[in-house]
Order: sequence, then C-alpha cells, then structure tokens
Amino acid sequence: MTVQIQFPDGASRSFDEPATGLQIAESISNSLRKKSVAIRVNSELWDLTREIDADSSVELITRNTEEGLEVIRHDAAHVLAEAVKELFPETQVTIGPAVENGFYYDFARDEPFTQEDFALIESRMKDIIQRNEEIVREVWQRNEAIKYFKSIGEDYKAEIIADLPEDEIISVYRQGEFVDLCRGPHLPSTAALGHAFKLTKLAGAYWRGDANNAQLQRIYGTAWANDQQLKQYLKQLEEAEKRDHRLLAKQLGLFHMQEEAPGMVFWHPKGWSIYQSIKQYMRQAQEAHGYQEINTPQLVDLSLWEKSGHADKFGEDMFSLQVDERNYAIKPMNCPCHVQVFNQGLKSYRELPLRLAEFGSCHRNEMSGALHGLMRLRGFVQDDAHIFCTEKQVQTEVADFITFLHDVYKDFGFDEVLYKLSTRPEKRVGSDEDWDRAEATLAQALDDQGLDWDLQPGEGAFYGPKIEFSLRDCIGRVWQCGTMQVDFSMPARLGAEYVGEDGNKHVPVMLHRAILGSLERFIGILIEQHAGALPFWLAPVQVVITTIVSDADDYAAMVFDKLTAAGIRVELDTRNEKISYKVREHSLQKIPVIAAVGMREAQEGTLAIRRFGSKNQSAMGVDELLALLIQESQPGYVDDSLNEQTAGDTK
RNA sequence: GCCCGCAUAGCUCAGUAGGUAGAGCAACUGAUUUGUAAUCAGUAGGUCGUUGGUUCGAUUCCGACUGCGGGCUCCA
Repeated sequence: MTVQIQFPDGASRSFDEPATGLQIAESISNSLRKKSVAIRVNSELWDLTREIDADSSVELITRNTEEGLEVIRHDAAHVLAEAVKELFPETQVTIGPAVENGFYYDFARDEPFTQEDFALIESRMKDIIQRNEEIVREVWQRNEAIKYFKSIGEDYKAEIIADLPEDEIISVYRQGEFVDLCRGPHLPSTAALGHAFKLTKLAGAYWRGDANNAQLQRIYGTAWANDQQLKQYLKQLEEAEKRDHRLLAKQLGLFHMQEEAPGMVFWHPKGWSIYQSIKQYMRQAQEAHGYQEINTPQLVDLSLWEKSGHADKFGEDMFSLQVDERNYAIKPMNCPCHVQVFNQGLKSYRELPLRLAEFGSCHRNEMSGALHGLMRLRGFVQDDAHIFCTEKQVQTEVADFITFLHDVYKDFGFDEVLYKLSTRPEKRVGSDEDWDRAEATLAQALDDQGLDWDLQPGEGAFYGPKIEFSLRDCIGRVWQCGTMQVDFSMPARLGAEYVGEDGNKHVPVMLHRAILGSLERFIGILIEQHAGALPFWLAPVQVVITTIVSDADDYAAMVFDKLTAAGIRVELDTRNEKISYKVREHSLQKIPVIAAVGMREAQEGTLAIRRFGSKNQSAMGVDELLALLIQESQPGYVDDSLNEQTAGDTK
C-alpha cells in the first residue's frame, strides 16, 4: 500500500506504508520535525503521532504559528491539570482550553488554591516536562469513557462526555498517569512543551459559564513558543499596566472615586477640562450633522419604564426610590424620555428625520464586581441621540451616521474600527417580521459601505438589532464604543406618531445611536491610548510657563496673559525652585509644552520651548508660538513636530 | 452577585512572633535666584477601611460589613 501525501506548495511525496506527521516532517528536514507541533490532514488538525493511512493533503503546523501556539497552550493546560492532580489528588478536573496569550484550567476543589501554590504547581509542571511523558491518543466507547471517569471520581468529565453529540468520536489523551478527555491535537510528548510558560492568575469561574452552577477555581497561565516570546509578553503586560487610566488619573490629578459613591466619579479640574473639551467637540459635531440637543429628567416615574419595557428587562439594575407613595427610577437610558419630547405636538412627515441628542446622564446599578475605573461605572453620561424617521429614511441615516462616526474617531486618533452586527436575543419585544427587516437594513448599510463585519447572533438589544463599533488602540486592545440600533418597537409602545403624506398617522422608526458611548469610559480609553499624554487639543494644561530666575516673573506673567487671552490653557510656575526641578515636575505631568523663561528670553522677547517627550529645546518668539498652538488646538491635529525636532533640532 | 486577594500619613510602601507605628516623596517654615527630569535644613502629619469577637491588652488573630484589584467571554 502506498500513501500519497500532498503539501501546501503543491509538492507531493509517497510513502510505502501509513506515515505519521513526525515521519513526514522528518522526511523533509530534521529542523522541520523539531519545529512541528501538529499536522493538518485534509483540513483537520491531527497529532504528529497519528498514522495517516490514506492519500491526503497535509500541512505541518509549527510552534511559531498561531495554531501551533494553540497546541502548545492546550498542552500547557493538560500539564497544569496533571500537576494539580498529582499535588492535590482530591481535585476534579473540568475543562482547560487555550485562550488568547495562554490557557486556563478549571478545577473543582473544596479548598481554595492560593497564589502561593503557583510556585509549587509550576515546579511540578516542569518535572512533568522533564519526565518527557509520551502523550498518547486513544479512542474510547462513550459508555466506557463515562464509566471510567466516574470510577476515578471525575464527575464533571463524565457529564461532558454524556452531553457530547451522539456521533462525536470520544478521544482521550494519556500522559503518564493522567488521562483527559480531549479533542486534541497534542504534542507527541510533554518535553515538547518547553519552559516558556507561567501561571498568572487565579479566578472563580462558573461551571459551563452559568452563574447558577457550581463555582470552580480557574488557574490562568500564559505559554509561548520560546522564552523570548514569554519575556516579551510579560514586558508588554507591564507596559499596559503603566497605561492604566486609574493610576494615571491619580498621578495627573484628573478625578477620584470613593466608598460613598461606588461606581461614580468625582471629577477634578483637570479631568473635567478633558471632559468638557470632548463634550464641546461632540456638541459642535452633532450640530453640524443636523442634531438638536435636548435635556430630559433624571428621575422619572416607574410607569414610563414599565411602558418602555426597561423595568421588565432591567428592573433589578435600576436605581429606584419611593417618594410620596410614587415610585420613581433614576433613568438608566434616555430613549423613553426622548420619545416624550417627540410626542409633544403633532409631528408631520416633513419634520423627519428628527434627530434629538442629549448628553444623557444615566445610572445603572451594575454588579459590584463589574465596576472598573472609568470603564464600568454606575453613573455615566452618554453621547446619546435618537433619530425619528420613516422606514425609507433608515438606510441613509445609518450610512450618514457611519461616516460621522468615522470622522469623530479619526479626530481622536483612532483609525481602525471594527464592526459587529448583533441580532435578535431570546428575550425581546417586537414581531419577527420587524426583526427581519431591521436586521436586514443594518446588514445592508454595512455592506453598502464596503465594511467587513462580524455577526453576533442573539446579542442584540431587547427592542432591536444593533451595529457595534469598536476601535483598536495603539497596543492592540479593542474597545466597543459606538452603536447604531434600529427600533421598530418602542415608538409604538410609547405612542409616537407622525402624520404621513397620505394624511394618516404612522409610527416612526427610532434609531438609537452613540459614537463615544459613555464619555467617562471614552476618557479612560483615551488616557490609556495616549499613556496619559493627551494630544494638545485635549490636554487639560496645554502650556506651562516657568521661570528660571524670579527677575523674569513679570515677563512670564505677560506671556501667560497673552496665551490665556488667546484661549490656550496655561499655567504659570514662578516657584522658587531650580529649573530642572520644575521641568521634571511638568514632564511627569505630561504637559505638552514647557516654556521656560530666564533673563535671556525676557530681554529677547522669546521662550525656551520644550515639548513633551523631547529633551531638546528651541527658542521661539511669543507670537510664533501662539500661531503654532492655535493650529494645534484643532481637534484631530496630529503633532509631528516631535519628529522634526529629533531630526533637525540643535540645542 | 459569586470566587480569590487586598485595605497602614495626601501619594508609594515598610512594620508589629499581640504591648496604640516608620521611610521616601508631597505639604508647611527657613535658607538658596537657580539655564532644562529631584538644592539644603527644619516642622507638622496616622482612631492602621468600618464594626463585632478572642485577650489584661488588637493596627496585628477570628468573624461580619464596605470599598478596591483580578477573574467569572474564548467550551473536552
């Protein structure tokens, strides 16, 4: 018997008898065998040790590739489980997949694991790798597998097998004493895993992700193809930590939070300056796009939320209170209030589309464990707006919105946007026909703009499907910010109507939309994106004028007045300190421009300008600087003067 | 909400095998007038998150509460 093996590059090779991935790799080169971790056989991933006994097209998966890393990480999870079983035999293993950057394994054990156990577990994992246990795939009968796992006290495993589809092949992997149900593929032996892994976190996780189930203990780890990659990843984590907006906000004095108001923000002058800059920018942009700004009550009788359906779906998460025997709720959303504004007076089709915008202050009683700095709050403000229009107008409105959103993101320095379409959830209002139309409309709008988008079935809002717009920051993280939701239900529920061309009353379509999402959260994202050094137009303090000797105080004050009068946010630092001390302090505060003045500058009418991030200075006249700064105050201005400076500046 | 961890001066942190705490920075006072990432000296600053318990005695040990941090999304 011969087996014909076809490679991705079109070459082929025949073997006289069934061959394993290892043999195939070896037949090409020894180094390829060493690098390989699995083999794709007719689009299915196999172990390297599994025999290929029919003509096949194959592709060797090496450890440096995404798929190769997945195999390594999955193996790391198994080695982790084996180590835990050896050290804590009373533990039950459940599931342990590879995830982004690493892996985890969920364990059931009465006694909690602690971080101190990590060293012990890691060293046992290294032992297991040292032992170089062969990893062997076996195919079992379903009933036998269930019986086996039950007999060794692994009830969770037995449950998983029992729930597998009838036709699923039950494969188990044996390494040393440890046997685990697994689809594979796996490395040929534990030594192939290498040492580039580290246990990182301990967490609770529900069995099958359901909060009604038992809580398991999850151990997270990271694993890589080699030590260098691991080191790089750990360094990257450190970098991300330095950008943490909570840390930076404290250092830069932007805001604080305290026990008495969990999940809510006390904005300090500098943080509020950023907030106002963003709000003013959005206000102007929305006006230019045909929106009218409104404002609606914070406290609204519960009956409105009952009519809108929010009380039914989110009642538990709303802050509500009883006053004079009436039940009120603090608004968790703005939409029902916007419908009330729409409902005032009889509307004509001529008035549509009507775009009502509000910087809507909302409060939601988020789970305490979900709160996270500015990223997840209980009190926040949305750049919210609702567009009331006819069904015919939806397409154009959605398209215009997407263009608008792109412009805004660009001004904030985000060029990469990701798109997701979320469709009808199980718990919803509205007819299936409405949902069909709404979903199709959104999909069409995305396609019309030639955008790549992902489908998220079942993730829509309860009243309609939505497009979610996410942006990617400079270190690769993705943040969902914008949203566009079609709503065929709420206007009818709340009695919104307009008189159409035909003289009859019609229910308008309502589009819910936001670009930044929550202003607070968006500021958090901006802080992390820029590591606290916000672009000039957003910086709370744009320029610090600092004196070198007190004889220059008067001149410094004159410059300060001039810049302030021109609308630049300036601080004057005439403290009796050395210039290096002041420069250090303002640099740590990430002030975009430090203008130092001594007697020389006072006499010449100049400033010694030092830009954030640069060690160099350049002399500049006051008017010259002012012209430059006014230009940089434009939203979206990209500061490339730094590059020019490093290239051509002399001290 | 649930699991694990954490809570000491304005900030970052040390400490007490149970005997009411200490450093650096910041603040304040004084000296210094300084040329681009920390000038020197002094002073002041804490109910050791809240609350119960154990104890002669608790910031320290135990419990509860509150808040914060990580996770609970990636499905053998």
